[in-house]
Amino acid sequence: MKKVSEPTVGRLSLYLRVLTELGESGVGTVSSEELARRAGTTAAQVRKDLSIFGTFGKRGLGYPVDALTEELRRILGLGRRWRVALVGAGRIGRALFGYQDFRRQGFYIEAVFDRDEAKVGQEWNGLVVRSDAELEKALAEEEIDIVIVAVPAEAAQGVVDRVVRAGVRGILNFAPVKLHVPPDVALKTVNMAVELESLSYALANGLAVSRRRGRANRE
Amino acid sequence: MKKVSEPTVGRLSLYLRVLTELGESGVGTVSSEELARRAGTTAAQVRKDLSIFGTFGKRGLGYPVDALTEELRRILGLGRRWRVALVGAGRIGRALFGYQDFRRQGFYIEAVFDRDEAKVGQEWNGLVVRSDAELEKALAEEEIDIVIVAVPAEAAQGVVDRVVRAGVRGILNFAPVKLHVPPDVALKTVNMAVELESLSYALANGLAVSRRRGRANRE
DNA sequence: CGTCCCTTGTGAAACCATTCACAATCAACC
DNA sequence: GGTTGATTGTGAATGGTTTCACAAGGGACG
Repeated sequence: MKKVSEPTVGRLSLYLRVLTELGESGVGTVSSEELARRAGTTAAQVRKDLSIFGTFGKRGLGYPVDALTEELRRILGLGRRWRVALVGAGRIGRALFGYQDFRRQGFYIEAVFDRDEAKVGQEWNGLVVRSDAELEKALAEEEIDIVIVAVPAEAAQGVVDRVVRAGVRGILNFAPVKLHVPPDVALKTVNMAVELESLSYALANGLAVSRRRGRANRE
Repeated sequence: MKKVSEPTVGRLSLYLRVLTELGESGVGTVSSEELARRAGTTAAQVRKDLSIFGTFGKRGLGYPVDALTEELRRILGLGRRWRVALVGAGRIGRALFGYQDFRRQGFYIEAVFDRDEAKVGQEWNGLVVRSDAELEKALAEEEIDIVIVAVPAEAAQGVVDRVVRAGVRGILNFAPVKLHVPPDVALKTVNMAVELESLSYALANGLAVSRRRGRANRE
């Protein structure tokens, strides 16, 4: 299989969402054009992305919605239950815990940690907030696959180091810092400050940010 | 001035954060190398990024921390107060409202909207949740610069269309869909589902996602 | 004030993702 | 079963970002 770029993987998620909707409304087949329109990209891009993993379409017809949905779920590793732990029971942590829309895709929060003793012991929807001190032990016991880091910026790298040492290979970081992990650990960062400041830049500078192919500031 | 790419603007935010920290600990000068290390990129990248906006460093010495901090704040448009509105008072909306770490950079939430009449009228930290029906009028009255969209996926495009028609030029979207806006509107999307599914892909496929220059899955 | 060492700024090269363009293929219909 | 119209899959072209590599410049110190 060819190399798969990060942007491609991101788009697969978007395709999957669109396909799921289409499937629910009973559509049997989509063209790359329609799929692209709904996912916010181009038909050529859709075909390129999918062709990396195999040939799923029929020329002259398009892609079979249900089969492609299944295929993408398999490719993205969504066929299983992912065990997630949340480190940091502050505002962001609580919000993520409350949201949990991602349960539908198989991401289940199985443990919550905080270093504030006042929060430890609180019961969140049947789950007891655990002490930071138990982190390593509990990650192993609960067989956690993915850790969500929702601690203050200063504490984030420390948490990540411990979590990595405990064997976790997937990290989703909400702290507004660049974190360092070994090459065999997957790290994704959601940095709201960066997003807001990009908006600020765009607004302050007359939206002069260059986008690929002059598609200006669309997404 | 040359064209400024999206990734470059994002990195400026990161540089700014690092510089602020350095300034607070009394450091007077940084090399591109040190700045790069702390921001998670390369020295050459730092120099290229900064050189777009001018020459701020001294050869043989490095960059003056305080002066560069000010310069970046100016470039990013952080010298003023940005008036932000939050549309959607659900879990995510509430979390963002509670977080508000970004106040420090001048982003102030001045209004909250929801279409659920049960939420309308609630007082959030001195701010009354307003009805969705007032949206257009209130955006103009409050001179809102940036709207944060925190509504369900199905409702997001509708909200965006109204907000754009009301003259808002900056949108930060948390709904898990690709949104369409005219070229003169800046849109940034934070899609947690995509991030989680990218992690899932990486974990399920032995971290085989190609990153630029084989830097594998670091960030 | 000359030499040395360090670090910037930047043109050129390398690299990678996206877009183009078209041959190959399939269903449908007569 | 041939013809038509549509759409995929993909090699080549394009365009943009990152990295390289080095000349230019500046401070420090003798």
